[in-house]
Amino acid sequence: MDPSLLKREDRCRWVIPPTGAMRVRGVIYADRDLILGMDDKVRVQLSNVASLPGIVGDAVAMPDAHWGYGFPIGGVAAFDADAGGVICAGGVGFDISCGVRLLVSELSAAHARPRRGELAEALFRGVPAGLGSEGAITLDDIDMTAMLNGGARWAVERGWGRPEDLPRIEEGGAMGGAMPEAVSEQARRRQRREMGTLGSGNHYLEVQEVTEIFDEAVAAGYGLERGRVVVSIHCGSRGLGHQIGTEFMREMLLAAPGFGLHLPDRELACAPIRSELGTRYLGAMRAAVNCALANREIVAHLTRQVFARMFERGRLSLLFDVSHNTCKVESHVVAGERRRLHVHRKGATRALAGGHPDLPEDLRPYGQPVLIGGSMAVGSYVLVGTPEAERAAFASACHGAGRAMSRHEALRRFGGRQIQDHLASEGIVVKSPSTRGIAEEAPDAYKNLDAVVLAAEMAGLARRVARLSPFACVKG
DNA sequence: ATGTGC
Repeated sequence: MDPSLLKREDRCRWVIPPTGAMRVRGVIYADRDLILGMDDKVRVQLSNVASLPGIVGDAVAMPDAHWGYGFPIGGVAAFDADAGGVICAGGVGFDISCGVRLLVSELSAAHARPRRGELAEALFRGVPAGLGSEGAITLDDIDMTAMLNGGARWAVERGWGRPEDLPRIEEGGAMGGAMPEAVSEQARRRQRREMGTLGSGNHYLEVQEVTEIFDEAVAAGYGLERGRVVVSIHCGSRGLGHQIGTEFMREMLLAAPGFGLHLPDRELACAPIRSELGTRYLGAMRAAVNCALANREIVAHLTRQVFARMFERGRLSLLFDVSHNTCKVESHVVAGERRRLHVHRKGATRALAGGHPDLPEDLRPYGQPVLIGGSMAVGSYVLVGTPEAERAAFASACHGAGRAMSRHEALRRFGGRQIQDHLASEGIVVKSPSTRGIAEEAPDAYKNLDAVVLAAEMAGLARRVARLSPFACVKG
């Protein structure tokens, strides 16, 4: 992206002033190098988002932003239903409530790392991964509906999780307002055998070591210390979320003329929040959120079974579970006025500051853990939300490294086997059903995670707490 | 992301 097309307001704040149909500003949080490496489509897509009806505040892009379906991935936009605001299926994305959870063990990496081959093998056998993978659970219609309403709570009730996990999950494990009746037969059918599966693409399960601490007090509050083994799980709502996204994007596109909506891009198909279609999408989307929350709870359960078998002190406690693709009704102050807004986060993480009433009591003094996934070579970060993030981005931060090149380009440039061998020589065992998938997810196909996280910190969106380095990875 | 593809 050409920085001269933007107005630089601060070291990490670049503004697209409103022109043409734009109702609000676009703001990109990034340093100069990230702007230079960012696709110009992010600027165009953010301007399009800024022209949607009822948008409030700024249309925001995160330092890891790249172009996506309609909305940029790494985009945040808030809409006021009372001001004609819309809900946009492309603003949530296909993988509804894709997200990350972090489990903390009592093990030292010195103890577990030498067994990484065995560990990766056991996790690969224990957690189904890959395109079309199926789990051991089959849901009938009644159980499907209970899952779509109950999310991780349902999984816990069925014995595939722990009650103490629930407060550590956004929404307490289950998002209210789900409408299972708004989920099509087709979406249900696709999900019947997919609970407790990782999926493919950038989804993964990683065993990592806490290698760096940036904030001792917050890290201690989170139970993170150097040398400790942790597990990151990144997955979403599988076939069900994808099917819902596909169906509603089409329906919203067909319905747009009837709503009098002039779409800047057909991929931004949307519906007024206060319409039958908008209500139905939100209900189906919330059901898909619950599907993702249940899925991550079950994948964690399968992971716990492996750890319990392999280690005497294999207990895993949930630090937090965040969603990266969602739309939630939240209360935010805009221009001095508190308003209830529908906040779209697509490839972005909620990042609440310390003291926020929505945080569980034991995390409230510190702030929300913001879980940032990277590539299979560099691992992840744990950040904490800040008060500035509320003012800058509706309490949001970045979600990962962000792709630097397309999957197609990555396939052309890298070989999955070579990447696996190289990582093995660096002490990272990667298991995957798809060698091609490993090539598509090549570490060099991603932006520099350190640079992205540093830019987020400089922009005031979140503060670094700890860095996590992988040694065993199951890749979808 | 996805029973990769209307």
